[in-house]
Amino acid sequence: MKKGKSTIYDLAQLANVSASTVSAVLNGNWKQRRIAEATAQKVRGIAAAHQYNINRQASGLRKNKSGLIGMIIPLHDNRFFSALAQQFEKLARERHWYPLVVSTLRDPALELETVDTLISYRIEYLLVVGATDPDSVSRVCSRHGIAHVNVDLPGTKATSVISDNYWGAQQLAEALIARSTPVRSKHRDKAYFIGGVASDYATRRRIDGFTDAVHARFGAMEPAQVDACGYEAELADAATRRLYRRIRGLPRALFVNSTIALEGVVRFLKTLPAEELGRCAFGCYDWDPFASVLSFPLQMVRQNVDGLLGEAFRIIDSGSFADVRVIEIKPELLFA
Amino acid sequence: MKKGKSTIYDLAQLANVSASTVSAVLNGNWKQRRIAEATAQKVRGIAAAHQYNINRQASGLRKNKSGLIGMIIPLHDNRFFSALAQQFEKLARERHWYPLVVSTLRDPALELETVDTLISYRIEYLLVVGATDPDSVSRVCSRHGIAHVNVDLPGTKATSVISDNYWGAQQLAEALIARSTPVRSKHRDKAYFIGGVASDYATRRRIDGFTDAVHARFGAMEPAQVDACGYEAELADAATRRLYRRIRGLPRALFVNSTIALEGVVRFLKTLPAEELGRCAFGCYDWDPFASVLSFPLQMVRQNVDGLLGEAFRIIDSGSFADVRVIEIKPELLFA
DNA sequence: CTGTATTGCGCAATCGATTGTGCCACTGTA
DNA sequence: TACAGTGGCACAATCGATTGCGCAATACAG
Repeated sequence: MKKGKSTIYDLAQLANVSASTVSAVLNGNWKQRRIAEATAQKVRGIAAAHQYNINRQASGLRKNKSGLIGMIIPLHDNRFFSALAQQFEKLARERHWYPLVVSTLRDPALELETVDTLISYRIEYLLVVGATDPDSVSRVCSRHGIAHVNVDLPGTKATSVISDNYWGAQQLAEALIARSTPVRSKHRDKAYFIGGVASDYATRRRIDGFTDAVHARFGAMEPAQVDACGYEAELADAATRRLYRRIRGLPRALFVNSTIALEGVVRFLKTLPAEELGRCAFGCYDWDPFASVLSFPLQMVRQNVDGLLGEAFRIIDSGSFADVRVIEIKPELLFA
Repeated sequence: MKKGKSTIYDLAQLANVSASTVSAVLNGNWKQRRIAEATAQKVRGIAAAHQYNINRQASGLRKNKSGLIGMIIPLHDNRFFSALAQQFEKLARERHWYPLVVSTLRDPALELETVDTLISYRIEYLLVVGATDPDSVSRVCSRHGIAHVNVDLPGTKATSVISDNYWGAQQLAEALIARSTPVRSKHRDKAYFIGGVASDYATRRRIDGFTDAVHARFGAMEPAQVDACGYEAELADAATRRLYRRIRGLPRALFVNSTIALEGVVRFLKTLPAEELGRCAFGCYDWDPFASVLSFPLQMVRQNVDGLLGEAFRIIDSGSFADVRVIEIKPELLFA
């Protein structure tokens, strides 16, 4: 009862049957192998009594399957990615796959190394979330025949399921402008965009959506209305301060590219009188529960985590990896 | 070059050597096996050209090792746990172990099932974070000889590394009281505690710390000063509203048990005039970047993620699993 | 009572990497 | 020339589960 790891051979001896019988009983295909019900009972009993735990290394080796599905994400410590991880686990478990979630810290080298290791454990599928270099990951996966899907950031060598950043930004910008009130100052009577990195895909698309909404409403937009100052809070803080100085006050509407940037923006806004904040329409691409509880109204875009992963798993389920497409999932607008 | 998975046997054929030679070269112990440098070069070249990827199922089976270290957490989608996940990966990688992080949704059955599966993949160590039933997990692990450590919530069958909830709560309560200003009303001239579940270990310890701080300062505490209303934001919202009605205003100091509860509290506070908020000292056990940016000052306790995991890995590194202890790590007080 | 079916299960090969052991060919020494 | 001492590598067993195949025993038909 209390020996170290028991194997099917140990159980076989105890039950006076062969290892193949034990195997068949425990993995459920004993009927096809015409094992007697009584024998099965006996084996199951002994297995339970000894808390037999299958060795999936051995099983996987023989079956050439691991039961593992991997997902790489940039960070765990992030609302969006951790929500994806949570939902990923749910969907994987529903399919009786065992989920592996690993972060790669936005480091292209670590991305490749991680994927290589995942493959060495013989994962059967891979979700590539927010990868810096998704096409390199695709190359490695293809080389080893790993079916995979990009999520959040698109690649050209595998189907990608991404947020409709353009649409979301456009909607948010439109809503902001619609809710905002005209300001007498020429420079302040505009919508401004803050945060992100202009060369990044998602930021780019959001800027495009923002730009088109501004165009539609005001007919023109100046480059100065967009400050892709970077992702960090400090940078957004500084950028907001700069903007405030330059246009001598808050603008009519402010579009913040992410919650991290919002943190910095709010840090600066706290230094202003509440009355001044009331005259600007604030919006943030991405959602945070605490942001909804700030002292001024804020509109947010919430990415559709369930939609993104639902679509990704639909592709995996259907096995249609051949035609490389980009699927855009609309986010949700939230008014706080 | 472009065949399916290559094995050491394929490489052996190509290099005109035996599989054992290939194995020795690739896993680095070729010197001990006196393989010629030239042979090693050749093998490495061929392996690289074919992007050979070791099969860790086979390797692990033979070596009776997996290179895996597991960690179960209640949720991914949570600041504290996702921060733990991030740091866990870092520490695991530094040790050349491959980290597996899986959530168990605070479900005791899922905890056991998950651990069982992790063991079937032959993880070598396990960190049990915030488990509902750590001792049952310990029993399973011990049965299979898996070295493990409890984190965040203590158990009695394995060493536990937890936050010093008592100390943190006491410090926070003391700081709140010290910073608060006397109020004329008898009921309002007190510190109140909101959130959590009194039967849960962490909440219990925090209430104790809070209670002792209140005792030390005021000499007495009434049961009504503690409302362990539950974890959810709505419950905290309602509880705060109730308190406000009952004591006809905000108290001198308010101690909120978690950031989730804080969300609810703030939701209610938003309905009050800013001037009223200024007269109450707010504190929150747990930290959130956005909370530091609220419109009123808030003191927070930030759990020491690095400290917790550092200690947990110290135990793993030293292999001292025999003496079961509880190690408390002091959190950090933050003044926003 | 012989012959065909069916039931129930064991044998042995296999997955891919690792590792203890041993063999052959040299080199150097006496 | 003989023999010990290496250097360089191959052989084959092994890890634990799976699975194609086949054999013995019983059931049943004719």
